[in-house]
Amino acid sequence: MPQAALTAVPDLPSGKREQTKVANRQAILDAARAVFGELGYEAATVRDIIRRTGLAAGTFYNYYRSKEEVFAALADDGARRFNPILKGLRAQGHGFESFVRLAIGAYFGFLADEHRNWVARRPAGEPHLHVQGETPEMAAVFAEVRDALAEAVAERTGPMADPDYMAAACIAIARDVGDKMLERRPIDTAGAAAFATSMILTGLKGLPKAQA
Amino acid sequence: MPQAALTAVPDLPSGKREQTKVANRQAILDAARAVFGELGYEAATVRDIIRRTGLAAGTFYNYYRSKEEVFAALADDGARRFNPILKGLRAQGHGFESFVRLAIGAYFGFLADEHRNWVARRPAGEPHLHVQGETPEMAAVFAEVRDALAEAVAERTGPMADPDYMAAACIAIARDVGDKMLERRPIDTAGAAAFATSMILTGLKGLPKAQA
Amino acid sequence: MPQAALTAVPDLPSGKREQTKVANRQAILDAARAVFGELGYEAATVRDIIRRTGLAAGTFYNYYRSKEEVFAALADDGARRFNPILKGLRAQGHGFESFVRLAIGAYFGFLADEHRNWVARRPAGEPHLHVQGETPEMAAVFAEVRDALAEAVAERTGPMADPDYMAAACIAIARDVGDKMLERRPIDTAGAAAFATSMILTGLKGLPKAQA
Amino acid sequence: MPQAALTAVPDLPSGKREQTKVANRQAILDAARAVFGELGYEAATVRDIIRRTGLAAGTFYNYYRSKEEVFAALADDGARRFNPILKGLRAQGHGFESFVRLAIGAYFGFLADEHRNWVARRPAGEPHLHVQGETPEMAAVFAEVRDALAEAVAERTGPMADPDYMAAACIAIARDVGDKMLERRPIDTAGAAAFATSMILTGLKGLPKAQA
DNA sequence: AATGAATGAGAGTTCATTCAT
DNA sequence: TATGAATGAACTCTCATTCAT
Repeated sequence: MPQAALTAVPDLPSGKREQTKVANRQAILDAARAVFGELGYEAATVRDIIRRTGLAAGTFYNYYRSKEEVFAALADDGARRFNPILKGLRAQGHGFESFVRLAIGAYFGFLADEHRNWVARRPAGEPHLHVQGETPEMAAVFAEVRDALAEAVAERTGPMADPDYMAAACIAIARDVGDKMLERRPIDTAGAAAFATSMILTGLKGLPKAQA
Repeated sequence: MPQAALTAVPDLPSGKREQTKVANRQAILDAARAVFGELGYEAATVRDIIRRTGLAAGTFYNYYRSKEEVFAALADDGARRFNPILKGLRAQGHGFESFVRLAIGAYFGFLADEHRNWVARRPAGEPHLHVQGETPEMAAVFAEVRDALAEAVAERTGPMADPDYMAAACIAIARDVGDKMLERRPIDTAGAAAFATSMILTGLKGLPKAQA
Repeated sequence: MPQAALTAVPDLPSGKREQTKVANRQAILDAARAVFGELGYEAATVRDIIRRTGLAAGTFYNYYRSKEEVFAALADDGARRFNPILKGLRAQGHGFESFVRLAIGAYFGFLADEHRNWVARRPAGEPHLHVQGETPEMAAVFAEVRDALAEAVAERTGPMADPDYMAAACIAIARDVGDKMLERRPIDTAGAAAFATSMILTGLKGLPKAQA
Repeated sequence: MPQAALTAVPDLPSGKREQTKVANRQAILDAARAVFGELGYEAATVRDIIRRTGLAAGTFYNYYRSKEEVFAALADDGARRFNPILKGLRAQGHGFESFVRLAIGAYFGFLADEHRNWVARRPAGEPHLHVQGETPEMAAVFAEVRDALAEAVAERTGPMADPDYMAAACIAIARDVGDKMLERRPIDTAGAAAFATSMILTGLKGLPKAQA
């Protein structure tokens, strides 16, 4: 899968001042990604983030109003980069199975890639908190998956159980198997993807057709 | 299922002082459960917890050394109450399917029960972090499920794919479908359990037989 | 010098209850001596002291009203054990020089002795606070020395300068040379005593005769 | 002696911010001097210090990392202002006696001057702990005195006893006689200096010549 | 827009002391 | 009298945020 497509490429405004603004905004986002990855959301401080950018403390607040907002922006950023892929896959219209297979592959690739920048050094001894996507755009990923499932239902290419539950289950499998995958060396995206895809597709097929 | 069996019943020492100690320890645990539920682990403070008990600030530290420790105790508490149930179900030996069905039922019942104390008022606008059980006893739940799956594999009553992935997937489904279940009114444990059970059992059956 | 004479031997009351009381009081005092020696007055806590006695926290307050009071009692104890020696030396009436010589010898011996129990492990990195005798009984030691000097003045066996200054200077020399002595290995009480005695006696002799 | 020379005059940076920084740093130092003087090192809290400056609590930590550090800075400050004087006196090369005489005079003047800011109101009933200069720069004062004595020994203008003991004794006399001096009204620096100088010079002369 | 020192609320924690047992 | 858990004031220190420059 083309990794380039996963990279956010904001439109570059022409004015020099604007370039700096965009660059700073991106620098803060990148620093936040790294810092959240290293320290976790809780332990991370705005100072940690801003220190990494070389900017001054106050400058942070020219771009984001709070730690919370930069976190949301980060989640947005991830989702914004991943959602088009999902949409593209659906648009290809090769059917539901193909969609799941490709989506899982894309996600696990995305995960393994992010992982190299992110989950480096996690302070042991603290309860590990899994950042779950209850941010606006993460919810959008969820919605996208749910819509794909609903559509499949409508087209009779898929089962007819509760789409919310189905989406939740699919995402859950992808996420947690993905996590397990990242714990192993070497990271075997193909094997994990095969497992998750099979589990999802077969699991969905077996669902009762009437749940509404 | 008898909900009473899920309730921790510590032996009550006879002395009045000892009674108070046990009561206080439990009160802190209960308050912590409520506060973590309302604010999330990270936003919760030791003061929030102790304030809810009516005890003095310093008293917290007579029982737990830190927020982290009370969190671990809480996870232990939950897992300690749930793990015997899992073990009991396995011991009944009615086969893997039966085990999964009953376990899911037990878990969702447990969840709906806990929920009444827990997930009340969540301040919107903060990123919600899902507290994932990487605490010792939560890991024990995971291990128990994995062992059940491994055993099933050995007995050829189950599939032969990677037990870690299988356990992860089963737990993921149970957890996230459980979460969705809690978001709806009325809370329909039976429906959610049916969905999750089917998804898990069918999903597992479809897994490739060669992974060992 | 007879070390036994330096040991406080409180009169033992006959009743058993009283014996326990006296024993506890002494135990607390001993523990306090050790703890102040190890941690310094500031860092030492009442809990540190009471823990070392095996008694309960509340029991401390049956004997002393505060950390401060036990400190004062400790200083009293030291001074009470040392003061009779000073008095005895004066009473022997062998003259001022002899008094100084013997007193310094007694003090340095006392110091070297105490040192073995006391000044063990001092947490480096903290400013070292020299506990100076502004406690009632430490002031009594000062007074005793000053009186000895004043008497010597009256008897024309000594100089006639300001007795307060003279006492301050004598005590200062004894204390600080004593401290330096304790920093060396092996601890050479004889050498240090010879130095301090000479410095004091010669120094006093050179003082102007008229200061009042 | 020109008291002005004892006053620290840091270079004033031109920017307004820098001026404020320097002023704040000095204000904290001054407040710390006063608070340590009033309450003693151990009883003093960072809050006491910062409250006196009118600055916010957190601001303290922009300048010093702890109470300990501000204490060290204070000791440094005092020693840094006094050490050049000692060095200057030695450089004048008027011999050992002259050095002692002038040094004592300088010290007692310094003391009386500092005293006006320092030792105001001491809450009675607490054990008074004399802050002894085991900070780096206070050790430098000690070293300076010891070197002066050692040099005097080398030049045969002084006695040949143990220089460490000699330095300890000289400093002890100066310090404690100085303390006594401050307790009297009016403060008689000349009288105290005469006493201490005599005591030191005569005392040293009488020391045994063979100790090296 | 960028800076970075100042702010001050509030976190975790300690500990001398009290008091019911 | 001994106990030891409860108390709560006070402490050190952090850090998101503000604001004068």
